[in-house]
Amino acid sequence: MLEPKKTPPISIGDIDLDVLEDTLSFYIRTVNLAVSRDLDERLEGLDVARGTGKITTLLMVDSHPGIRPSVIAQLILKDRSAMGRLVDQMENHGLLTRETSVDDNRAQELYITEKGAQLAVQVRALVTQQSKDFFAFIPEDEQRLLMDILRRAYRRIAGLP
Amino acid sequence: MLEPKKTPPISIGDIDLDVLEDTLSFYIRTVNLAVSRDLDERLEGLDVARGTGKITTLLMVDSHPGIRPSVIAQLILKDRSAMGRLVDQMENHGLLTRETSVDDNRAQELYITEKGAQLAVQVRALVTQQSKDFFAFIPEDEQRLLMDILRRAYRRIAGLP
DNA sequence: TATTGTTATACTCTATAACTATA
DNA sequence: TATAGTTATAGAGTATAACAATA
Repeated sequence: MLEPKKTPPISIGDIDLDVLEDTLSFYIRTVNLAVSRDLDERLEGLDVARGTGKITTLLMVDSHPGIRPSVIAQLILKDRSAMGRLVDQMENHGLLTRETSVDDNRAQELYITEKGAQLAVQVRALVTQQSKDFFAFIPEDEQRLLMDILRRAYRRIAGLP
Repeated sequence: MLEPKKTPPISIGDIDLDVLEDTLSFYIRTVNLAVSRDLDERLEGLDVARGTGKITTLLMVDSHPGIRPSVIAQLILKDRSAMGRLVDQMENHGLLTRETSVDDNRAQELYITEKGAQLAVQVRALVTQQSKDFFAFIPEDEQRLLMDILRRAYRRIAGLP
């Protein structure tokens, strides 16, 4: 050693990500972490912050009156138990109401409240802007590409036509 | 109504995703949910299952002996507090050891154990295969495209050169 | 005064299984 | 017997703030 060590043994510039460098799921997971955090910041205080599914549930109930919990569950990739707790929570917050279906007494139909409808308007704008801002550093054409691929992936995973 | 209603008010085929249809962050978040769940299944029982950061920590400590917690924290987008608990956990599982740096007594250096090194070999193979399998339905050229874009996004978010 | 790491806490999500009611 | 939804619970991750030691 001719010189005293002044820097950490490994600095951030020297890092090689090992196999993760070429692992798509690694990038999906880390980018998700960052974009979800950013989204939560923007939604702070708004009843739909945190976790996945609240936003989708709100918008789906707003734009598809009478939609069933099990249908939303499929869209947000959750089971009925998780969906139930989500609906409880949103009902408690006065965002939606549930009614038993007259066609099938096992099933429920969800309807938006006035408060929920107002929040939906707000959330629609917020969510759109957040995604736009967060990914602004990616050129538009690449964003479109990314979205096209991920949309197909999502639809396949969720079992949509 | 000429016919009795036999189907739910809104069935999955009739769903329109509202603004989420064109929201990149929505797709990142949902695809993340699915890919993370699938990964957890494959890692079941393995000390690195659940949450983000364990896999990266294991591989980084294995391939960069003496790496510091704060450097890994930056890579996995966590704060020092979360990182500390991660290192505690992995130390308790006998996967790595920590030593105080001789250069800076505030800092630590992490080293892999034999058990950790063996797990790293296993995890490298598993993680690579999982990502490959999960995204197999996306054509290779699109996968490459996707990865190139997300890699740049990640490096920018993590502050890598 | 800034940095590295620790501790404590409160909150939330996650997964699972067992349950009721209806079809 | 299968389906829609409920309930209970154990385990884990997340975010925050306050803290000690060192540079």
